[in-house]
Amino acid sequence: MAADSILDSLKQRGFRLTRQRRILLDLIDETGRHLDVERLYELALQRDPKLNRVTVYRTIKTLKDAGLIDELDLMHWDGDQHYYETRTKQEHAHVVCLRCGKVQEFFGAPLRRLRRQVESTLHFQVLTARTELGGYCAECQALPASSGPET
Amino acid sequence: MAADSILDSLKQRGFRLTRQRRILLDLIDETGRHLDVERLYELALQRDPKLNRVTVYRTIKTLKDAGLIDELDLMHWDGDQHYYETRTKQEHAHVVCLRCGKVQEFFGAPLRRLRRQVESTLHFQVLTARTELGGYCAECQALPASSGPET
DNA sequence: GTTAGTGCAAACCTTTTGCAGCTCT
DNA sequence: AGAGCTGCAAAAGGTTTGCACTAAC
Repeated sequence: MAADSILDSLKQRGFRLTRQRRILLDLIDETGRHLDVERLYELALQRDPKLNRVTVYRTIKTLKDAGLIDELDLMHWDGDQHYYETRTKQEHAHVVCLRCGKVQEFFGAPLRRLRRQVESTLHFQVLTARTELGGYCAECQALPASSGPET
Repeated sequence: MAADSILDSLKQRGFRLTRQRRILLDLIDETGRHLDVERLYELALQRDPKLNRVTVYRTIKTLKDAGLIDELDLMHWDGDQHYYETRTKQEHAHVVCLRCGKVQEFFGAPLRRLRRQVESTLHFQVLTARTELGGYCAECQALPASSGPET
C-alpha cells in the first residue's frame, strides 16, 4: 500500500488509524490525479458506501494541518473547490490548461532559487509554497475556437 | 484618480462606468493592500451606503474576466476568501506570514525564468501565474510562541 | 474502559441567480 | 429610448458544527 509513510506519521502523532482514514489516504496517494473533495468522496463511497462526506472534510483537514498533504487551487479552472496531493514529491509548479483542464507538473531550478531568494532577502522562513500557471496547453492552442477535449 | 487606465479599458470594451464601479475600482486600486470581498464591501459602504454586496461580486467578476485584476488566495491564511489586486505591476510572488498575516511582494528573475521555461519546454501559453509562499516573517520568527501581531 | 472519530442533521457562510426598477449612454 | 446595471430576496454551493453512537487503542 502506497500511503504507508503517511499512516505511520499519523500513528506516531497519536491519531487513530480508522478504516475511513485508510481508505481516503489510499485514494489520495494512489491516484496520480489531483482530487477535490467531491471526487474523493465519490471514490471513497465505492469502498465504503456508508462513509460520510463530513468525514472526508475532517480527514483532509487533519492531513493538511499535519502537513502531510498540500492543498491546490489549480487556478480555480473549474470552480472554487480545492485539490489535494500528498507531500512526498519534490517542490513543483502546477500548469493548468484553462480550456481542457489538464494539469502538468513542472520541476526545475527556478522554484528552488525563488525559495532560497525569498528566505535570504526577506529573512522569511518558508513552510509551504504554491506556484500555479494557467493558460493553454499545446493541444488546446492548436484547436479551432472553443471545443476543448474537457479532460 | 488612480484607476483611470482601468476605467478606460472598461469603457472601450463597452462596459458602463457606473457610480458603483468607480467606487469599487478606486478602492481596489487606491489601497495598496489586498482586499477581499467583505473588506471591499465595507469600504464601499462608507462611500455609498446603498451599494449592495452582490454588486461587489459582480464587479469583481467583470474585472477578473476582463483580465484587469488578479485573484489571490494568499495561502488561505485567514479563511478561504479571495483577495484582489490590479494587474498593472510586474509579475511577482506573494509571501504571506501565516502568523501575523503580513503580505510581502517579491520580484525577481526566478519567476520570469520559470514562466519562460514552462512556455518553452511544455509549449504552453501562459496567461496567468500565481506564486504564493507561506511561512513566518522575520518579526514573527523572533516571537515567543503564539502571540502574533495579527496584522 | 476511555476517548477519539464517525454519521447524521442542521447550521453557516460565501457566492450566484431571477426579476423589477433604475441609470448610463 | 434602450440596454446594461443595480438592489433585493431567495437559492445554491461548499464547508463546519452539535450530538449521540461506534470503534480504535
